[in-house]
Amino acid sequence: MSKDKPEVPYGTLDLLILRTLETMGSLHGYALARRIEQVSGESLQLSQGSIYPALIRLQQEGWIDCTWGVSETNRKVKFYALTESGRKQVPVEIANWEKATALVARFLGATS
Amino acid sequence: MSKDKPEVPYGTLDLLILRTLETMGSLHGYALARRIEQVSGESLQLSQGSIYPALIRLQQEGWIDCTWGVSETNRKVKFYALTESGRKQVPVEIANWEKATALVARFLGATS
DNA sequence: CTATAATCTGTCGAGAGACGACATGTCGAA
DNA sequence: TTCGACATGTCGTCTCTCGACAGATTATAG
Repeated sequence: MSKDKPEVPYGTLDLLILRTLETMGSLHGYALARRIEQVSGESLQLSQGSIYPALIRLQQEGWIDCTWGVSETNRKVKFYALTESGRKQVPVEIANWEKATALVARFLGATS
Repeated sequence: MSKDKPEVPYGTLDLLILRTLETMGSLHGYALARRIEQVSGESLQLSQGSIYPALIRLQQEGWIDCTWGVSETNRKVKFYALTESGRKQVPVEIANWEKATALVARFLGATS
């Protein structure tokens, strides 16, 4: 009655955010969401209810920080960017994800 | 203080079980868990707290059913096997998973 | 001037999947 | 008779994601 599959594969949102910030340098939450949707060709949809908690999470991990600024549309926004620690973490997170998916892929292929 | 990352990538357990039953034909829960661990080279560990709820879930979906039997070690066990519906579902689930991971992979590769 | 839409940041409760710990029991071997 | 492996299952907790809502601000259309 009330739960679809996640629009974003479970557990990958942090990775998507980190990778986007690595590429774009600095973005505010709303633009980050739009950017992820755009780059994925609208295949990955994400709600505010996901993006802001994720940003808080990443900030608590110390991988991103934010500063107040003004958006291109003249609104007061929080610009998020990778910290030193976060920049180091990106390849680690990518490696973890690839390792996990490769494991499953190998499993599915095995015994075939 | 009390939660590690899942040993099995989130959302893949159903798939691992279905695929294993497809290959093995029929197994009881305990053997299924051991089999998954073994085929993955002990990389995928899974506890009873995961396997049995998953089996109930799959049964409710109508993809597997079970019959009582006696194990090779002479215990009363429930042998699980794919239903017709479940047999059809395996390639669907695999396709869904591959689609999702390909999407993320493409995203990570984009803008590089 | 005022209404409305778009932008932007958050919070809340609910649902799903996985986990460790525990409860319960059986069987074979020491 | 005790112990360890086998086997099924439940419970409470955690994390991640979601939709819905709340609350602002700004530009634009009427």
